[in-house]
Amino acid sequence: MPTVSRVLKGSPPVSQRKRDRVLAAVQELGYRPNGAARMLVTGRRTIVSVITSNTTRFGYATSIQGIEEAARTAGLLVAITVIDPGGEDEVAAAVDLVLGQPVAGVIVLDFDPQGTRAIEALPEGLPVAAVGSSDVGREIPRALFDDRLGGRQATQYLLGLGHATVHHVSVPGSGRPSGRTLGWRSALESAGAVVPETLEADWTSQSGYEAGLVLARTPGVTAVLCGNDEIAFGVIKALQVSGLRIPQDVSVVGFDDHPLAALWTPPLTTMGQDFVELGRTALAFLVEQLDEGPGPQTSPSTIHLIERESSGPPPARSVTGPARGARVGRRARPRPR
Amino acid sequence: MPTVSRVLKGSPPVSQRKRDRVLAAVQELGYRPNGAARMLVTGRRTIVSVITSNTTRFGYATSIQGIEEAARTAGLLVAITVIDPGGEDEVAAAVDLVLGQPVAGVIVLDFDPQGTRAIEALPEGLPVAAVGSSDVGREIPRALFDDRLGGRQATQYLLGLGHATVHHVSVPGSGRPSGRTLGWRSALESAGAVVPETLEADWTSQSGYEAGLVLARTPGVTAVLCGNDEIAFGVIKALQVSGLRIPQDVSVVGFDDHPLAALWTPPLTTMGQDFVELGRTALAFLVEQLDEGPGPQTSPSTIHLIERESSGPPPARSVTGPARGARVGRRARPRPR
DNA sequence: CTGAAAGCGCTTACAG
DNA sequence: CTGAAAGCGCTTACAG
Repeated sequence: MPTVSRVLKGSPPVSQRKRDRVLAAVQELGYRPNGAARMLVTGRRTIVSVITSNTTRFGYATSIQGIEEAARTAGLLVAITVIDPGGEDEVAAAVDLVLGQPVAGVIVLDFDPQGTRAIEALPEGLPVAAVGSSDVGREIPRALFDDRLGGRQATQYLLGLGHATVHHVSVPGSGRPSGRTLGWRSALESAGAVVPETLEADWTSQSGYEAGLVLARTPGVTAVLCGNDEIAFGVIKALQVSGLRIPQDVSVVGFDDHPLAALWTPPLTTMGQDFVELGRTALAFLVEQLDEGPGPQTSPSTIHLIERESSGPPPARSVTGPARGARVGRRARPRPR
Repeated sequence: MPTVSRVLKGSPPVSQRKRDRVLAAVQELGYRPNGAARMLVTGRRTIVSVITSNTTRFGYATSIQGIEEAARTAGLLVAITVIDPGGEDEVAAAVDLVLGQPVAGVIVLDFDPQGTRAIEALPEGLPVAAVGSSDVGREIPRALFDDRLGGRQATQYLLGLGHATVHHVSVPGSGRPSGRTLGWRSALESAGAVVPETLEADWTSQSGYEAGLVLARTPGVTAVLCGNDEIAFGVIKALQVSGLRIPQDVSVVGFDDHPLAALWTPPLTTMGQDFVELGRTALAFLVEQLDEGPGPQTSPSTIHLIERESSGPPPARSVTGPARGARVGRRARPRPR
C-alpha cells in the first residue's frame, strides 16, 4: 500500500483520516519498513564503512569518534571493519566484507601500511576518503595533519631551548617515514645539528619504554621527540627508571595531546592535534563525493605546541642557571660534539 | 542469470566452461552483487549494531574491539551508533537510525544510564544482547564482569594490608550504584569498618583529579578504591600535588588494568578485567539468539587483583615496620575512629 | 547442468 | 487524494 509509504515519508497528499489510521496500525503492529528493500529501490545507501587496523589507540579511536559524530548528523550509519595485521589476505577479506554490504562509501584510516594497502585494494567507482596521509595510492580526498610542520616545530622548539640536537623515536608511518620524522630531520638539518639515528617504535607505550631504555644508555641524549604521546610515556618511564630526571637531564616531547598527557609525571609537553575534527572533515569529504562525484582534496588541520613540564633547557655543566631550580650535575653527561 | 549466482556462491552443479566464462566476466566488469538485493531475498542480515554512549573510553573501546573481532570471524559487519548525552530524544533517534538499516541484531554497551534506556527503547522481537549490567530492563543475555565480587576483593585486599577503612571514588553506574561500589560497601560492612561517604566521578581522569583534591583534605584517608583506572590516575596525581606520597601516605587501587597502569608513577595496583573477552562473549550470545531464538543468559567473566606499587600498608605512627623502606611519618594523619 | 519464472518488501510514477 | 502496476537486483525452487 503506497499510502503507508507516503505517510511514513511525510509526503503531503494524504487525508488526515487515512493518515491517522495508518499511524495507528503502524503503532499497533510495531511496523518498521525493511531497510534492505528500501535501499534496493531507492538506491540510497546510508552506511559508511570505516576501514582501520585498530579501534582503540588514541588517534584511531578519536578519529572514529569524529567520523561517527558527523555521520550521525548526516543520517548515516558507521560500520567498522578492522584489518588485522597479516598478509594481503586480511586486506582482501576486509574489502570483501565491506563490499558485500550496501555501503555508500568508505573512509580509510591511513595511519599505517594496512590502511594504505586497503585504499589500493578498493575498487574504482566506490567513493573513498582517507584520514591521514601516505605517499602511495590513488588520489582521494584526505583529511590530515601537517605532520611535517609539526615535527619541524617541535624540533625547533627543543633546539631553541638550547639542546645541541634532538633524538627521535618514531611511529611506523605508512610506507615511508612519517611526516613527523621528516619534519624532525629537516629541522635538524636546517639548524646544522647532527641527525641521530631514529629509533623505531610502534604506537604503544611498551615500545616507547623499550626505546627509552636504549636512549638511557646512549651518550649525549638531552632531548627526545616522540612520534606520539604513548611512546613518550614509555620513554619517560624508562628514562626515569634508569635514574634520569625529566626534564632536568632529558627533555621529552610527544605528539597528539593524549588525555593523560597533562596528568603524567612530569606533565608532558606535546604537539596538540584535533583528531575529532580530522574525522569530521573526512566524513564531509566523503559526503561531498557522494553528492557531486569525485573531487580530490586535502585539508591539513592545525597543530600547536602545548608546553608543559617535560621539557626545558639541557643540563648545564656549571652551576649557573639550571632550569626550574633542579639539582644539577647528577649524572650529567657531555653534550654531543 | 541464476548461473552467475551459483558460480559466485560456489554451488556445485555448474560446468567448468560456464564457470570460467562467468568468472572472466565478473573480473572484467568488476561486478559485485548488490548487498541490499541479496539481503532482501535471503532475509539474512549481516549487520550487528552496537549502541553505546562512547567509543573512546578504555572499557568501551576495548569491548567494541572484542565485538568486532568476533563479528568478523562470524562474517558479520559491526555498525556503531552513539547516543550522545541528552534527553530521551537522543535515545529514540539512535534507535530509529539503527532500525532503519537491515540489522540482524543489536549489542548495547550497558555501562551507563544511556545504555539502559536504549535497551528499553528497543522493540521486542529484535535480537539484543548487552555488555555490562544494569538492574533495570528486560531479560536479555548479558556479558558482564562480577563487579561486585571485584569490589569486595579489592576492598578486602586493602583492609588486609592494615587500613582501617577504604575510601571510594565511584564510576556512574547505570541507574543505581555500580556493582563495584556495592562490593566495596559490603566488604566494609562485613569487616565492621566505617563506610565513608562515596565520591562520585564520571569515567574521566579529570573527575578523578577533582575527587583526589577533596580526598587530600579529608582527614583519615589512607586507602582509596577507584571505580576505574582513569579515575585512579587522577586521584593519584591530585594526592601527589597535595604533597602526599603514594603508597606511603595513601594507597590507591583502580579497576580495569588500563594499558598505562603499569607505567604510572607509581605503577597502579588494579583489578584486571578482560574487556575484549567481554565483547566477544556478547557477540556470541547474539549469534546464538540469531540461530536459536531468545535465550537469556549471563556470563560473569573473571577478575583478578594485579598488585603493583600504588598500594601498601597504611602509614605507621611509630618507626616500626613501615612498608617498602618508606620514610615514615611525614604528614602522618590519625586513623579514623 | 542451465535458463525462465516468481517473489523478497519497498517506492515511484500512473491511472483513477 | 488513493489504489493497481511495475520494477529495484538478487536467489530459490522449477522445468527443461
